[in-house]
Amino acid sequence: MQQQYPFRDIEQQAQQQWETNQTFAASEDSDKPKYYCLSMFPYPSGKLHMGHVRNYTIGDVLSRFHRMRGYNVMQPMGWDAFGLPAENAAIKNNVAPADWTYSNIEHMKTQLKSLGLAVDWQRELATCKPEYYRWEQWLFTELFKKGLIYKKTATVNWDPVDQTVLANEQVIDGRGWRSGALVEKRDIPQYFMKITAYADELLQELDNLPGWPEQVKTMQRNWIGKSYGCEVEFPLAQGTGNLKVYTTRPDTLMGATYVAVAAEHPLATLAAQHNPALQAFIEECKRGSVAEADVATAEKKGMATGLLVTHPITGEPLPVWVANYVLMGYGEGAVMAVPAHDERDFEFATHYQLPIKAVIKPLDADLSQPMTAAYTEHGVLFDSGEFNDLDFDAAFDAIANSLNAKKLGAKRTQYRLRDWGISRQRYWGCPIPIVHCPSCGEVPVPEEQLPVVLPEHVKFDGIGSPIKKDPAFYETTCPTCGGKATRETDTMDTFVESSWYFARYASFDSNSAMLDDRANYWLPVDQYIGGIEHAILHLLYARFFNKLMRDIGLVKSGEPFANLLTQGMVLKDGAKMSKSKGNTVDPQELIDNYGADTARLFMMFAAPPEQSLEWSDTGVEGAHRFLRRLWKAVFDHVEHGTAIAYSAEESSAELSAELKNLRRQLHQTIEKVTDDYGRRHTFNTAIASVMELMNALAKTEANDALSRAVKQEVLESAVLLLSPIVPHICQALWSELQAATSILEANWPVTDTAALVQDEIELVLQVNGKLRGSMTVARTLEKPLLEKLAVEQPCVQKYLEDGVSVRKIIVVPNKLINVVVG
RNA sequence: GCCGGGAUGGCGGAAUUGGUAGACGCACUGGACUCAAAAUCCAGCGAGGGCAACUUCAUGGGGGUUCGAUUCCCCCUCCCGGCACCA
Repeated sequence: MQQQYPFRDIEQQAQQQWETNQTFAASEDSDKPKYYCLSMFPYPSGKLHMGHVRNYTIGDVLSRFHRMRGYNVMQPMGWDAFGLPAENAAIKNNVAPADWTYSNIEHMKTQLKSLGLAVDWQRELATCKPEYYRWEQWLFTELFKKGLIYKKTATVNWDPVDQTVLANEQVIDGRGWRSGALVEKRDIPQYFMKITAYADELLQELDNLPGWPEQVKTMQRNWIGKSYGCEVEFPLAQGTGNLKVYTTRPDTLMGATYVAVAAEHPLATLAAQHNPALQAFIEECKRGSVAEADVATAEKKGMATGLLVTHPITGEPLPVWVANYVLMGYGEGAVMAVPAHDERDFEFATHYQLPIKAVIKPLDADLSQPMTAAYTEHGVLFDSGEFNDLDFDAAFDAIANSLNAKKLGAKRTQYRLRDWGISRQRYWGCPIPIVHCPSCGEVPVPEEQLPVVLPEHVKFDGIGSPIKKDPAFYETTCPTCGGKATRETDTMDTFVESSWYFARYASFDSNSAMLDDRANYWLPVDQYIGGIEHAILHLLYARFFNKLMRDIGLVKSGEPFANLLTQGMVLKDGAKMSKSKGNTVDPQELIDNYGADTARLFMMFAAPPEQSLEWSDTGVEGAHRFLRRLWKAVFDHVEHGTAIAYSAEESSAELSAELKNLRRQLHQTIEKVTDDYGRRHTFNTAIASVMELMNALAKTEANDALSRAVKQEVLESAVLLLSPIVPHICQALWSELQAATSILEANWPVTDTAALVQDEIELVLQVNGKLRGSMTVARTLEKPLLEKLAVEQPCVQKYLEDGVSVRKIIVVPNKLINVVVG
């Protein structure tokens, strides 16, 4: 008899079997309903961390559960393989980014396999491989031709020492993170994707995603930031032309006392030409920190330009100021300032002694001057001429109409969302498939010349990108005219690769098209699982790409992910596990010492998936202990030979009360666990209820034939219920319980509803809402009898002495009786 | 500042639709087994009072609704996440 739990052997054996038999290979040829379960693919950083283990275990549990529930499941895996860390590692270790990446993939793949994931490894992809990114390049050229990708000059952070562009997070206190050099701003031409063309749809369709966490949808709504307002033009007093501003408060227009423009605004530049003091101020603003948190708290500063504009309705002259609180990147880079009704304008006007003119008042009060703070609520207009007494909505319309008539403004919807700049002046990324021809301009690389392959065997010294210095890469001929031309040497943002990989898994081996019909079979993803840190960018870009692919005719669905589960962080000592904090625990050690099943069980038991999970060494021990007990329970049972599991239909024997109770608990557990996996995703409570069942089983000592049949039923069910979480041990135990069959073919246990029925039930007794006792009664007892019986109980009678009488009796069926006395 | 989410024993957490607060696990304590230890098994385990039956208090703090509130409403404190001079 084997009483030890040999986790190493059984895990290796099971994994071997799954691999040999291609157990989890997904096929489109099935009459079962499909279930596409996807966990966010990893960046091949080197080795697995606990966050990966948690993420992929959740996905695996849901995949295996649905497989047993009769779904045709696909769970793929791949590698988000382009990106900056490969370049950093290349410099540090003197290896090519490609070699570093591929060896990391090899190692991490072994680690993932040792977790026992039910993954279809045939579909594995790595985004840095030409057979993947050629389709990204193809899509780029299609979108370029449609005008959904365009070129525009934009500012980047330039490290003059490393001769490289830095991402915002690589700029620390205005200096390059590695060189320490003062970072410069450089304006260079870059490619942008017109995500703003889809802003409205991306916003609207959030309402059709009931399977997404409200938090994520709110974050995306705020990010898109739709606002309703008006554009207003202020004619320049000198010369010709208008200064255009955007406002969400056109009702306050009559209270505008100046206009303010951003330091980068053309009007500021113009005014500074003959004004050295203003020029100096503008330079100061531009130098100021770009970190948004600093901007928000910075003191409001400004300087008059000396220019005047005229108010579009009153014709009054208003001064134009340059102000550091106006952002060039939002709206028009200019605002009409209404100090009386905007906090920022109020602060600014007070500081520079600009006039404050109130025009909005609360319905029931007047605003007394001088004001001590801006009144920013909606209200009724006064001192506004023809618009007096109008409320917000009426004034909005009336003023917009008035501006319209003068051709000096109109209603406009504004988004915070900006077009997505995808150019990266980096080496380890997907080359942008454009050829620059002196005579034909920007020419997209034709399909037959794709992919534009990124050279992998490069010397990488960290001073600029190797392909920018490699004539063999950038020297080419124009696809249109055949003349000498140069390739674009920028690569794409790595968010581009992760924006469509979910679709490619369906058509993983197609070399004639980006996607084929299989994508429409599998999409949308039924369950997507990943970290909350991707709530905005990745998930928004993926939704955007799905719509692009739909509009190009590649997919039919409008949204990529029907259901989204955002898993919490893995913490140790209350802080997120991270290398920088030095509080990481290596999953490999955990797997080596306790096995994958213990790792998976601990992860699923310690907290529900959306909450953060506190690491605990003793918790791991506890998980392992439970598996040993489970192992022993099965072997103790089969030691006396296996039994045929009890079946109510086939057995006519009358069960003892004890066995009836055990069976009732079993079938309650099946109900609960099924709901916990399928609807609630609370794997911790599912595990807890199976533990309770096992505790109850251990207390059942009888070992006659009938008892053994019921025990067999309990053990078989428990093994099935746990198998999505701890698949290896369950597979081994199943073959002990049923040598002739495989758990891989077994169906999910079915509740015997008859077993749930209780002849006698325990009712809780309360007096005035306080627990005073309980009584056991026949389930079928009528309410009047129940009430009578309840009042007769000694624990209730006790409170009826001294002339206290029953006022009311509340009966909650099958639960409790509350006797209200007084 | 604004928008979310949260606060339950020594710890992680449970209580799903307003109905027995603390399931399950960890830690701890006592016992059994052992020469001993580990492992395992059994028992106990929110706080106060009581020999006990039992009883009072208790889900961040204060109020409210209700026969009954961890759950709903109002106010406050603290923690976490996101956004943030967005006109």
